[in-house]
Formats: sequence, C-alpha cells, structure tokens
Amino acid sequence: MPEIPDLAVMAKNLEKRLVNHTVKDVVLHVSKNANATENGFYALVNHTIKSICREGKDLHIEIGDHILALRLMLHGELRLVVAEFPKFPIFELDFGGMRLCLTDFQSQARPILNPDPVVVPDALDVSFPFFHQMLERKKSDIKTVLTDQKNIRGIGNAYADEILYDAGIAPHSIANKVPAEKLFKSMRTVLIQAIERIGMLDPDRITVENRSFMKVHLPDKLQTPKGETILIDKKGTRKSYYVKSQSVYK
DNA sequence: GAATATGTTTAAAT
DNA sequence: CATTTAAACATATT
Repeated sequence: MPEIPDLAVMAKNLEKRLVNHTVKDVVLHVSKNANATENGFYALVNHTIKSICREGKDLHIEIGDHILALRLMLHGELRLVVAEFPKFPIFELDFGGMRLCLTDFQSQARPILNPDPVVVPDALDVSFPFFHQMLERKKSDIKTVLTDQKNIRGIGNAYADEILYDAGIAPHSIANKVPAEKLFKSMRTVLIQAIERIGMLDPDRITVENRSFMKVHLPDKLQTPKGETILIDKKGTRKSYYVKSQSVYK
C-alpha cells in the first residue's frame, strides 16, 4: 500500500545503504508474477548497484546496465537482513552476507527485469498543462482519475483522499469540472510535505507506510483533527473519506 | 469468523 | 471505437 511519499523515502534510504554493493546471487521464490525466470534475473549477478529511485509506485534499482523494478502492490515489504529468512519471500538480492528481501503474504508483489519505459508521467513530474489537458478529457469522477495509473502514476487511494481534502474538492466531482490549478497545487504540496514528514518520522524507513499524519483518510476515526465529521463514499469496494465542505463539481 | 483494505488486470457495459 | 464501470484476485489482521 505504500504510495509516492513512502516509496520516495524508501528509495532514498535503500540507495544510502546499497549503492556500490555488488549482487552475488538472486533467488526468485515466486515466479508467477515476474517477467523473467530465475535464470533471467541471474543477469544481475556480479553487477553493482548504481542508484535507486522511485518511478510511479515502483522502485527502480539500477544494477550495472540493468534496471530491476520492484512493485510492492498492496502488501509488499522490503527488508535488509543478514541471518533472517522473512516469511512470504518473493525475491531476493544477495550481496554476500546481507540480503534485500521482497516479501508479500498475498504473493502479489513482483520483480520486473528491465521494465518497458513508461510514457505516463509521474504525479511529481507532470507539468500543469499536461495535467490540465488530461483532466479535460475525463468525464469520470476525480478520485478514480487521480488513482488510475494510466493517467498519472504514483497516487493511490489514501493520498488521493488527502489531496482532494487539501484542495477542497469532493471525490465524486467530475474530473473535467474541477479547478485544475488548485488540484495541481494540492497534489504537489500534499505529496512533498508527506515525503518530508516521513523522512523525519522514520529516517531509516525501508518498508511499510506511515500514515500517522493523515488528515481525512482515517478509517478508524469519525472526525478530522480539525473536528470535521468524516464522510464515507463507497464506489464498489473502494472507499473515499472526505468532509462536507469539499465542493462537488458536476 | 466475517469484515476490512486496495493495486492491478480483465471483462463487460455505455 | 473509446471511455468508463464492475468484478475478480489475493489473505493476514482485527
């Protein structure tokens, strides 16, 4: 469930700890979602980590001339271990002693070797004109548009709620009717502030997410920190959390 | 022990 | 045809 802010902090911390480490071995425990066989991933062996960054909801690890993408999906977790063997292993990189393990109790997380270059812009890279034009073309609700990775990458259910709350826009508003500039600004400030916040709360974070500072995506609470009543909108099995003062644009 | 949480894929509907 | 909506999947934790 990590979204942009958690992944950004994770990428930075992993890079700090792993850059210049050389891959000595790889193990593919669950192959059903991978885009290569274990043999394929052996191409990474004897190559050295150059950089680690976030791309949408994926982590990209640059290893020699290859890119190893890790997609955490709902419950993927990363752990740096020496002697432990975490439950639900999916994939691991062995640096000779220390290992980076990707685990997922639902077996949905997956490693992707040399992923196709993406054409969809990231939520923190997209220009305002592109974002504005994208919204103009969409007649579905803004919450769905923001979380659809084919439109912009990196935003999930939780941060979409936080962004719309910050922008004062109701989640069921029609995408091409909402004030695009306001939404664009909120998207950037919410995400950037969350990255700073998580960096301070969890300076060594490499796994799971921190949502302790969220203002409206609070499934266990009835009110926001400001005392507003939290409303819930169900779309299928997905829930949006919002407050009455968020304007509905139709 | 039923309800919960949600990213992605595929199928169906508009 | 293109766009949008719905259903299916996966399962530990509460």
